Amino acid sequence: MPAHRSARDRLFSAAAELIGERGFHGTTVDDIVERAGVAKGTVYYHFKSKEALFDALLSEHLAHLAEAFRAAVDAVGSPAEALQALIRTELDYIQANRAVSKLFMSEVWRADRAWCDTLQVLRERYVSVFREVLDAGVATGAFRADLDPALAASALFGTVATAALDWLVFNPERDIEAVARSVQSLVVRAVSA
Amino acid sequence: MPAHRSARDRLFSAAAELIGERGFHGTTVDDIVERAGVAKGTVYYHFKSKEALFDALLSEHLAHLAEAFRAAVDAVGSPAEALQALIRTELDYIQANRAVSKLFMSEVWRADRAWCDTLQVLRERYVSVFREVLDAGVATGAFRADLDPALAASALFGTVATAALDWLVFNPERDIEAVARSVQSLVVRAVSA
Amino acid sequence: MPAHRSARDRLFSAAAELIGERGFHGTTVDDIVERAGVAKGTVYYHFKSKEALFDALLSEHLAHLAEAFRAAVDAVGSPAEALQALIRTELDYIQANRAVSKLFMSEVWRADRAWCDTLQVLRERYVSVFREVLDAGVATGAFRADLDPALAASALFGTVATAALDWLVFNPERDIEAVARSVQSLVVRAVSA
Amino acid sequence: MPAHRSARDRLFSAAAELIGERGFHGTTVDDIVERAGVAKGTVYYHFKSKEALFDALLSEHLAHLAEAFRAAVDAVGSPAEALQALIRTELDYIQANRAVSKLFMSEVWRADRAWCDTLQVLRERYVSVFREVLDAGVATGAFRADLDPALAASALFGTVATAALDWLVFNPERDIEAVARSVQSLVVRAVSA
DNA sequence: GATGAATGAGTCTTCATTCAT
DNA sequence: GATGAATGAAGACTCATTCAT
Repeated sequence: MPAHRSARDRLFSAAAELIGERGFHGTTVDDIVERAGVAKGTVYYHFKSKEALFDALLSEHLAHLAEAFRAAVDAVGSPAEALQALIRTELDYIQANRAVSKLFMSEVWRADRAWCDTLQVLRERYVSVFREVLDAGVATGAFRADLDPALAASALFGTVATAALDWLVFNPERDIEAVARSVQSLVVRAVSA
Repeated sequence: MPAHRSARDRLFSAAAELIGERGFHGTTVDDIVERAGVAKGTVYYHFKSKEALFDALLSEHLAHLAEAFRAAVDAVGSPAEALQALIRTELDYIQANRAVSKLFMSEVWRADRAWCDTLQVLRERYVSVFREVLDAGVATGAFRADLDPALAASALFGTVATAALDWLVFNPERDIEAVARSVQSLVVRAVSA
Repeated sequence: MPAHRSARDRLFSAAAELIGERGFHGTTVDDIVERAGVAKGTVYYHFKSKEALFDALLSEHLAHLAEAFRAAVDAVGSPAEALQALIRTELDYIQANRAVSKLFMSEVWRADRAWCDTLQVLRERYVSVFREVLDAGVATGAFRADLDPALAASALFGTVATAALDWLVFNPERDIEAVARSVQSLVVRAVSA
Repeated sequence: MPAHRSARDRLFSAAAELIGERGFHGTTVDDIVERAGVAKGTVYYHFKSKEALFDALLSEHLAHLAEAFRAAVDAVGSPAEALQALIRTELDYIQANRAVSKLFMSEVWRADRAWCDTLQVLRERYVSVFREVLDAGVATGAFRADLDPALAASALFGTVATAALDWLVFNPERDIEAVARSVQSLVVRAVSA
């Protein structure tokens, strides 16, 4: 972590690293400032609280995924291709940001956190990208007419996330290409007409 | 909670309720003993630590799911039917035990917990039931030959869990039958030849 | 402070001593537990917060003064004698509890404290004893008819408190008898017919 | 607060307002600079410390009262008239500056503050004006010979201050004329021959 | 079997102060 | 004259755990 970056950025990076390693409660403000190489008060100069720091972290990081999703979908033609691109994007993102991804999966079902709203907004955004692709596929006849797009969108998001985390935690030696192919074939078949 | 139940049982129930509402760190020993109506020392008379209590809770609860899975698979004939029975069983279980289920999903990717091993054993057990069914289906030709059974087993476990939690947290009014049908059609198609 | 007294009592005494020496903000929880010879957590076992401890202290201590006032007034005959007894009681009390008395005078005009209500109830109780005596004296003709009893009650309470604190802080060598006589002659003349 | 006033003046006013509302410890440097509309460092450009700012505030404000007292006493003839003028002056001052007045009453008995000396000098100055008037009255025979002027001076200062604060905090709707008359009649009778 | 008062290490948070610009 | 990002010592409070009864 280059010393010339602003204290706020250093705090952000340090928190992002630690959060995935140890979770929210397992990460102390002391841990964060030590890794960031700043003083403790600096956290509270830039953020209202430890929770606000994690909230900001979540917002920023996950906004990237939403953008990446959008870009992946917009770049391709057919619904099936869009779905495959979405899966590949999700895998790439989770591989590159496994810490935040684990955090996301750990927290998304909880209703008692300060960042609850941030999380739900984000979740909604991802799932709705899946949803759009599924709706489009149903409309063109590429996907089956009796599909339940709302349920399928969230279920398939879960399919990809679970496969990705499983891969990274238990079989990190596997090639991303192979994983992507397997997941794509599962998901595309699940929805195809 | 009848007062005549043993202190140990009352503690167990109280912990099970609270854990889903607030998570492990969000639940204090004081919370548990208050809801259980016993004194604080009693926790340490029956369990080595707060973590040991949660570990015992997890083991006990999730052992039920493993049994139910086994029973569901053994009761039916074809692989496709076995897969559908498995999904229905998972949905039933999560509906009946959403607190522990949320906990499971929140903790399963973490490597820093005391109950890490308990959790991995459990996860392994579920996924391997899925895996057996998939292997059997591939052997009989019911499922496609190019299936990646290890990855598919965990991915599809995730599909079901995600759909279930999503349903219970965001659309609790939906009928379990409808949810089951949607999930089953997704999963069965994903693997069928 | 005998070691055999309960932790709660020891905390009470220690807080009472320190509060007068250093005030609320000047007294830390560490100071209190050190003087009481108990562990830090013990404060929070017995009291909800540092403020709650001070609040309890104030209530208890000052309830004594109210009782003493009542007793002094009930014991004597004429309004003038009752007034003199009241003054003597107040002086005795302030001499014996100068710490809490200073605290009372420092806090009574503030509206932003947790114990605000406790304080106002107490203040009301003292002043009303003065008020009763004044009303009685006006009724018997011992005190002048154009007296403004509400204002006089609080003003004269202030007269006594100021004289007492001044005595204890700046002229502690003076004899209480002499101080009492001077204050009594001032107050009795102020109200007499 | 006009924006064109110097930063130092704006700081002074802001501190004066806040001090009465929240007390010394309850007022943070951040509060002050926010209300004053200046940057945090500016406080330390103009004052050595937060305490020095409050000390300066106290000195300046209370110097006004001393002057006003002096003027009131010098303007009139008889000791009784001087005493009445003094009381009226004190009431006027407290009404116009209740924040600083509360602060004064809250802090005057404390021995642990940085501005302790400032405060004692000020207190001494007020009380000595009262004292001079009382001494003069005794000398002319207007006030009783057995008066204890030192004690009476401080006690009666307290009488007026208590009555004033009581009025402003609990009965602000009362007319200053009526309050002044009541207090004056109390004090003058207390000392008259 | 069960209790609950007491513990103390560990955490988050506040805030007066500094200093390079 | 004035700024504001950064500091770090100090403080209140939490909570899993212990132990004498």
